[in-house]
Amino acid sequence: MKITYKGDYALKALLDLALHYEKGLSTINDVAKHIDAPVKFLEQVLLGLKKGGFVESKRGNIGGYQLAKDPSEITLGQVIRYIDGPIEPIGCVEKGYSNCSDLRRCIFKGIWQKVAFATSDIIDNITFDKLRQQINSSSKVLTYSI
Amino acid sequence: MKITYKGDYALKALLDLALHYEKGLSTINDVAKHIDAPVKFLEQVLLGLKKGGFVESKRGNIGGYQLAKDPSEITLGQVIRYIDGPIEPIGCVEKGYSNCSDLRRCIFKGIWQKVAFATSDIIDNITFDKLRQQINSSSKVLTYSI
DNA sequence: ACTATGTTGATAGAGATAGTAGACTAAAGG
DNA sequence: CCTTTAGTCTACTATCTCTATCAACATAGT
Repeated sequence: MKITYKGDYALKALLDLALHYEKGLSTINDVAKHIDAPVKFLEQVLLGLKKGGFVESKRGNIGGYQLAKDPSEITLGQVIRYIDGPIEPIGCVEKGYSNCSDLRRCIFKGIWQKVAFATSDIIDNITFDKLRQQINSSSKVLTYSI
Repeated sequence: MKITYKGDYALKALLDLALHYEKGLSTINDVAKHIDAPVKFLEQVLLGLKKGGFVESKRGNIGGYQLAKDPSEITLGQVIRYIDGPIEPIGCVEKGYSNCSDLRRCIFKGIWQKVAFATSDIIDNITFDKLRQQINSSSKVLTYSI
């Protein structure tokens, strides 16, 4: 798994929207400020997240973005896989990889699957609601940043 | 963590050398055949592995490569980190990453560290000797391929 | 010398990454 | 209507990484 800036921004943008979930729409500009991302780049990211069903938008004046589902229904794994692709460390675990002489017998394959499984076990069990709770329950002195 | 072809070839080449550990030197051409890698590319890979202290070489006629240490002393983690870099899924876990507004407080950092730790736990505990044993102890019908 | 082999440096094409730019569309308010 | 605000869409561009490939050279054995 490799998380790109795009994926990084996507996660941070979603967390920002999750923190404002009850307040309704947020503009790209506001999100960009909060997470310190280039506005025009974030546009594309949010467009992608919309296409993936993670957020919904409203155009025009008083427009903006908001989560399309409850924060408890979105996991990190879903987002990462959608934005940055499969979490496997190497393509041979999936289909269509031609570098293995024999996929069924490659001794490394099982190891990469194990790594992928361990990673999934972490990121598929963290929702944006959990992250929000973690932030809200932290002390006022040591606040979390996105 | 992302494993490139270079890393993939490196691991397979080392396993091939581990399987021939007692027999001494193997030529690049032989290794390339065994693991189905482009010879000229494998050259660079083996050169890198030599620089990293994983293999040693002998030039000239009857030359070749062999492991520089016992297979039990080389882990997958060592090789992957050396060839393909840090196993963290994103740079922010390491130093010098400037995308976080505040590294100490970023809520995602701990998650990536957890992923990195889980991955390390797997690849740092697999030596090439273990892989060799696994291959040798497998049945003749279902042999492993590199 | 000849041959087989490792060493080194350069180069190049393909693709991904991280943006940037500009024109367009939609909604709200006056 | 008209203006303002804000999302949508398409294209473009630099930079980097990956995956090789090539040529020239160095070394060791016969």
